[in-house]
Amino acid sequence: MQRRRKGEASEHKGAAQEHGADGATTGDELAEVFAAVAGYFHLLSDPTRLRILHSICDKHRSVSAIVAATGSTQTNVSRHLALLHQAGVVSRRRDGHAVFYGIADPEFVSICRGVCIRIAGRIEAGAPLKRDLLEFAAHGSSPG
Amino acid sequence: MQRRRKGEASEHKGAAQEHGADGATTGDELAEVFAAVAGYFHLLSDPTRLRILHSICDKHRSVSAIVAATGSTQTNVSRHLALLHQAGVVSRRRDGHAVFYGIADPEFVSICRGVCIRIAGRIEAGAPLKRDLLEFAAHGSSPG
DNA sequence: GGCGCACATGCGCATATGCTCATATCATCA
DNA sequence: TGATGATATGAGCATATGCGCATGTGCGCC
Repeated sequence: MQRRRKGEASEHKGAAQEHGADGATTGDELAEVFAAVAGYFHLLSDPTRLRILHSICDKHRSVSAIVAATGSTQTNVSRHLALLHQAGVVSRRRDGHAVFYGIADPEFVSICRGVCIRIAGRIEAGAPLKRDLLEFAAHGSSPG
Repeated sequence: MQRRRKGEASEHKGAAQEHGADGATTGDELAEVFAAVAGYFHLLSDPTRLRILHSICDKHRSVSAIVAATGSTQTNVSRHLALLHQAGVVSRRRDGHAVFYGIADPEFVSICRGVCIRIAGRIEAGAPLKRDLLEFAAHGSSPG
């Protein structure tokens, strides 16, 4: 993660955590806000990351459990989890061999919930689909 | 827009408009939903687009007005507006020389509102910043 | 200490994406 | 019809990003 995720993680940390730049009171603050908001949404703009969040939104899971639940590779899952953790969205706790991740920022789940409900409302194609969406939307968050 | 925005616009259209795939009742529907949700968030994951939406969230504006309000280039603004329009987020109306854009999908504004409020709550650095955010969040939408 | 399991990370690849320059297109007017 | 104003689009560039292969790292057990 030394090469190219570092700068990105830094931005995303700003998106989802308290911003520490308390010397900036110029007109560029709005730019800063848009960057922060954009970074926030960016974390949610990837299907794999949404899957991952979906798999841990109601309970903490180990990486291998998330891998099984998402159908993605261990490598890819680990990457995304690192990004989400850097951004403060997920919590991380090692337990022996296993590392467990859970939701740290419940705002993420609630935002996803809102969007999924809306998209479900628009997708009339399949009742099973809507059911899955509502299930997704109905899950509570588990603070880490 | 023939070369490379077409495929992307297609996905984003799916994100923000009614999905017409009514033959798909397989287990891949969840993948479809995540893709749609991700596309939805993706539209909001760019600062320039957020600026643009900010500039039209309380009234329709011409492209040049948006260009002036956002400080971005006409080219870039036009591009982003095309994307947002393709996705059904903004409305478009030509009036003589000028083309006016406004919010077509108020869900976008309300989602932005929620996120900005949350981010504002976390940014303790500057009172002017928070004020701008609340102003942004407080704007009503103007359906196109 | 070696081994195995679970997870993280270096590196590379293919594609996506934001942006700009130049120019095309649309609408209006004399 | 040509000129002008406003906007859209072709093409190219630099950078970002998702992913996988290979391997490094952490932990527990014998």
